[in-house]
Amino acid sequence: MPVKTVATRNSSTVEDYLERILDLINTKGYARVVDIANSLKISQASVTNMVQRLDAEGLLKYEKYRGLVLTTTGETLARNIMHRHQLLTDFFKLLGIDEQVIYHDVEGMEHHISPPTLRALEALTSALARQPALLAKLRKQTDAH
Amino acid sequence: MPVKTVATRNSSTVEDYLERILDLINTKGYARVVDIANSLKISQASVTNMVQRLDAEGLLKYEKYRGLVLTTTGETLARNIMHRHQLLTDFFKLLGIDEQVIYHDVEGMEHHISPPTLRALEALTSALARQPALLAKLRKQTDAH
DNA sequence: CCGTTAAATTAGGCAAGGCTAAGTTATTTG
DNA sequence: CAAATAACTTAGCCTTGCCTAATTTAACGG
Repeated sequence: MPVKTVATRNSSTVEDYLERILDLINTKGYARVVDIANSLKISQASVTNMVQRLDAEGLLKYEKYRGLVLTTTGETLARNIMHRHQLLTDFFKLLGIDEQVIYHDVEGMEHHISPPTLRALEALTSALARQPALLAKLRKQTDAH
Repeated sequence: MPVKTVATRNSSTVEDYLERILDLINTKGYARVVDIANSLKISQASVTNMVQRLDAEGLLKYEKYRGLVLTTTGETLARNIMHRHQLLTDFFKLLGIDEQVIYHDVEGMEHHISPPTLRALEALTSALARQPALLAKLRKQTDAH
């Protein structure tokens, strides 16, 4: 069983790293320091630092100059944040918001949404998907400047 | 006309301060350093620092040991963030989410929602308010754990 | 009007997370 | 396989925003 070595604070920053790492792994099969850096648009040095910290916190296993793999704990957290991201994205897409705007807003909001709120939005999204007439009216209203 | 002296970055922190300051002014007629500190649950020293910075950025006028007033720019920003806060709160209330949870989530999310998204949620909120049957179904679904 | 207390400010420090520059390790390629 | 390049790490620094402790100013009660 995984042992919680360090008090994990789950900062937004940590969530961002985990999310990108899991996404890279899903997409290309691995996540190198340079990939993470490019993806987050920060320096490689910053990534090295954080990756070492995430290792110390037990969220991933890291071997210097070699590579990393997420631990069970880390992967669970990563999946969790990706799920929040996806759900918010789906919801806003339904409302007809521009993709760029969605990406920006979701990137900020995803760290601040708790499970009950997430569940409510989940239910709302699937209910709305069954109400095309209502959605059409909404979009017309919103698009008008 | 107001002159933008300093590149205003509008960090979440700045928005939090402005929001609380405007709320205090609306509620008790003024916002002292000690009030702001209590309201944000941070030290008076931190507030003094930030208030001096907000003065330098032209968001409020501050006289040492005396008091402060929001500038037009500052008040506009404050009203803007309060509006986002209120709108998100109304929306989540409609979904039947617990007040405590709403407060927590909104406090985090309000800094990351752009005007188009805000408008869409505004439209959705008022449309949903006209759909009590749909809302009832949603709440039932969400409350079931 | 003076002493006490409350409010505000200053000084100095700390943690998170970013950066650049310089050095080290891995990998690629002629 | 050796040199060049790419990837990575380390060291040292910066900014934001918070803190405590000490000091200064304002306000209030006798």
